[in-house]
Amino acid sequence: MMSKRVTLADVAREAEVSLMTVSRAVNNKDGISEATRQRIQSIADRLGYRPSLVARSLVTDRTSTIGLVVIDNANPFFSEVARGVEHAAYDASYSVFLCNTEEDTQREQDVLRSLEEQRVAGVILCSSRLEEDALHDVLKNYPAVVLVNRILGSKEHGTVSIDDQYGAQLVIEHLLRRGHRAIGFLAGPERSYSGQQRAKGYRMTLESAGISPTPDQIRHCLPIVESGREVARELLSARPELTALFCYNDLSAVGALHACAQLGRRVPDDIAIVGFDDIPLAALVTPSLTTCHAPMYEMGQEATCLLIERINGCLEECAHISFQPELVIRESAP
Amino acid sequence: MMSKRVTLADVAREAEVSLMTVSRAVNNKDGISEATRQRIQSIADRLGYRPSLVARSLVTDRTSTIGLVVIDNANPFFSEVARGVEHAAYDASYSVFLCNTEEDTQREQDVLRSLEEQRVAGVILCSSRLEEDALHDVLKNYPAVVLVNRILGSKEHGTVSIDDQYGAQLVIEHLLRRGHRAIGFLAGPERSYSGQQRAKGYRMTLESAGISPTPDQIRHCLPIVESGREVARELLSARPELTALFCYNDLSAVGALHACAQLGRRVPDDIAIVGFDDIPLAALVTPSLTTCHAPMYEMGQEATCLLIERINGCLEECAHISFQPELVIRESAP
DNA sequence: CTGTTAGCGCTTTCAC
DNA sequence: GTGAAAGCGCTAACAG
Repeated sequence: MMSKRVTLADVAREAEVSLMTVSRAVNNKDGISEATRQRIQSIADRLGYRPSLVARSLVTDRTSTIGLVVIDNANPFFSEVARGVEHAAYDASYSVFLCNTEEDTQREQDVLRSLEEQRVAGVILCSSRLEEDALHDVLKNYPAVVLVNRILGSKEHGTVSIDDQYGAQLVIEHLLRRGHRAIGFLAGPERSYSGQQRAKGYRMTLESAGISPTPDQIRHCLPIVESGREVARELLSARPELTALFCYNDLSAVGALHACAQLGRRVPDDIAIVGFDDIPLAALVTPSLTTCHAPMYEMGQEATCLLIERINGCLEECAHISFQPELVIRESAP
Repeated sequence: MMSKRVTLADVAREAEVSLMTVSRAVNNKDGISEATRQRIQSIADRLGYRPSLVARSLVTDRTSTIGLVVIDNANPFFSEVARGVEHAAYDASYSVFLCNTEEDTQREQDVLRSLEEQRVAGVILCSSRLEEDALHDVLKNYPAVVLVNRILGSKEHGTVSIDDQYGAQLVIEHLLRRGHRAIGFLAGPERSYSGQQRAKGYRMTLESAGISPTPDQIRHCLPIVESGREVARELLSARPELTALFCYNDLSAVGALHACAQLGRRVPDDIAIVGFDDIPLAALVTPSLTTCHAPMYEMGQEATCLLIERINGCLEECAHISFQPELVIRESAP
């Protein structure tokens, strides 16, 4: 199926020049006459020469690869971030390794280690579930790091996030304005930084309105439909007086929608449901979801640009990008 | 942020043995006493040694990376395939490069070329939009290839697909059974192999029922909601007598659902809508979508296993896997 | 069981 | 402008 690979030496032999001349020609370096460059280039093309990035990387000590670590690429939030990352990386001639952690901290450490062995030029780590110490440990060997949806005490890494606390505030203020007082919260995974921040925004906004949410109206859930359905059902059964439910993300909110249907509670008449992220699905379900828009694609793009700047040694400027969420009011909480 | 990388030589110096002994120790090769292995391993750990896969690849002429090329990772079909690929690759200790082609053949060739330069051990190419010649050309330099959703005349590459023609047959037979005679078809992208196969199934099944679909009740569309909406609106405006619409995939079917709403046509009472793939969204929209289930995750897994077998030189057995689609009847075409 | 030698394909450095 | 030499970090092959 495949014959032996063509190397610089093969091209050099064919062109009857030295290896170095071929290297200069194909890399468009100067110190070579335009005539020979063209001649060599055409021979290289004819032979089907493709530079070996692995050989090049070994000598330059620098790859053109980056690692993208997400919880789950099938989650629309991450697949959209990934699309932004891939696009920006393509534009900058980087290739992207995609890794899923599946909410498993062991696996997160594993993929980070294997990326290190691949000698990626940098890594974009989304929604890390590692504790600060463990995280610091695995990241310290990386030349460049951008964290998405996670902010660390030490500001040594680039970060891209949405203002989760403000997003939660927007949601709760909206619900308060509509007269809701008993507002439950599906808080997302326990180890989720965004979840913690949104919880903070939820609590603070309610408290400024003189309302103290009780612990049992806040429940953790996984960021998927099934978990949202299950946890929402439990919560709404235990606390039937709740008139609104703020959900960690749109997927869990869709699950909550189902739970309401099962419990015979009409949305939005009996209970209002709000999600987070504004994935395409949010506009497509019935009733359509009120949610907080996160610019997922741009976040992926920005994370990549930031990472590449850091790879190139620009460690200072705009290393911490925060996007402002925007409330999108739809049918589930008009 | 990062000090100089620890190499085999560093560990060798520290352990006062030769480089080879360290190599044997960390790679669990034999020809070394258990005592020294342990001693060396602990020194390697203490120093934070991580083997350089780029150096290893250069000498072994074999990387532990594979390329995954899809049209659009944000499309739930591909993101689910990708999840299956990533999982199987992780289990086999391979890393995955993710590339989007965005329906652009130039870009498809570009990413395939860059993957070649990365010296991937193999590539999984999903839904290629290249012509057979061009495709053959870019793939001939690869040590191992698995094609998803595309079958070539020459059987030299591994393939994983769903039986598109049979899927279309299932859909059309279902619609015929429900009394539909005037059935439109959103055929997907012109260059889509699956689209062509589904068109074949659509035509043949109608013809066996004595119905000849006219060309204008078949229209190409992109596999996304917006395009489905637009093309369905045109089609249903031009051919208002259609009582059913078979759509290339679930996303375009959701678009068709919107078009019907805009045109004041009730689904399924005035018109039946059927999709393809059975992405999670299909069950979540209202009305829920009747569709053909494709085992996306398993397809990704199988493609990866097949690829790895081929990388390891097993070119024969089960090189062509075909999954049978299953009709999932929901509200949009009961 | 352990070490030495050679070399993977390329770029960097320096010489012509 | 062009070329020769050295070496990136590692492993295969062979020697002890």
